[in-house]
Amino acid sequence: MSTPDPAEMASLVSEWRDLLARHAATTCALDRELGERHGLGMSEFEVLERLVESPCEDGTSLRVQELSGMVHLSQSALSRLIGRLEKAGLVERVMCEQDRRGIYVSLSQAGRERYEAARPTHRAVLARILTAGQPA
Amino acid sequence: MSTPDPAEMASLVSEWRDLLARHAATTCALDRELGERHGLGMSEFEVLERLVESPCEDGTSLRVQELSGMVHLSQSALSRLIGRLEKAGLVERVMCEQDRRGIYVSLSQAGRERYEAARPTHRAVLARILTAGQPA
DNA sequence: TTGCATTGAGTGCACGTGCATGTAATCTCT
DNA sequence: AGAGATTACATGCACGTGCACTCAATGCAA
Repeated sequence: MSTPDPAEMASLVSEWRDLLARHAATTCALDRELGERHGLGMSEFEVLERLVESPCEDGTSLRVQELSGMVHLSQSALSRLIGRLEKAGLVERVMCEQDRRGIYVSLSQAGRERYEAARPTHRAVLARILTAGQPA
Repeated sequence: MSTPDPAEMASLVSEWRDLLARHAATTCALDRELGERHGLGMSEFEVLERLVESPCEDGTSLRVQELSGMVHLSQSALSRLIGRLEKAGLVERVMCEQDRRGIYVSLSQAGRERYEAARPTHRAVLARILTAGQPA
């Protein structure tokens, strides 16, 4: 049932190590370049991107809870991340009228511009790191 | 030269998001299960494993610098991780005679046993998470 | 309506991390 | 041999994270 086959297990382990290596390399490059060139962390960019991609193009706002399901962060980490974005003027927190416990995170104009500016850097890093070493 | 093809870029982005998701899921499960069942973090286990796999089977010791190239941690983080392992009695720091700046990290018997105990948990998580959703 | 469980989001705290720096040992060049 | 550069590892510090908890708002049952 479970996979006691040593060969399978070995390939699984090497797959995992490869995943770790790719993740570390990309995360490191992304954090560095986004950070020093646009003042954004990797997760900050991720959240801005999700907001831009938000279906309601007019408001570009999402519930904190929805964001929480998209980025791989605890709810508390996300709350503080939104706090940082808000302090930087990139998003706004607006109360949700239907459910006054909820908070809409709304992308500001500055937030959109910051995202557009950072996007090429983000894509360039992905292209540079992720395609490295898999020519086939 | 750089890849301005939108379709390629989109697939790269979705590859990256998939990588992020796999990493988060596996890391989270690994940290949780190794932590509560064996008192080890993911990186602690990683270091123990590298020591066990060390070529010199008699001593099973590696230079800090060698370890640094294997695990995806800053040198300072690794230094403190070794400190934690040492405090737990799983490894010992022994001075390197040839180069007295260097430190050998030597696996103790307790460290080996802890690794052997944790290994099945580690492998089980890998098998459970990494194979999820790619049946083909 | 009242009472209680549940949900959404923010917060105190401890901890692991990276960066910059410190210290000691080694190397190099004269 | 002596001076400065470099290397190996440790440490001070700030910061982002997760966990446990808190508070407010909502849903639900009696």
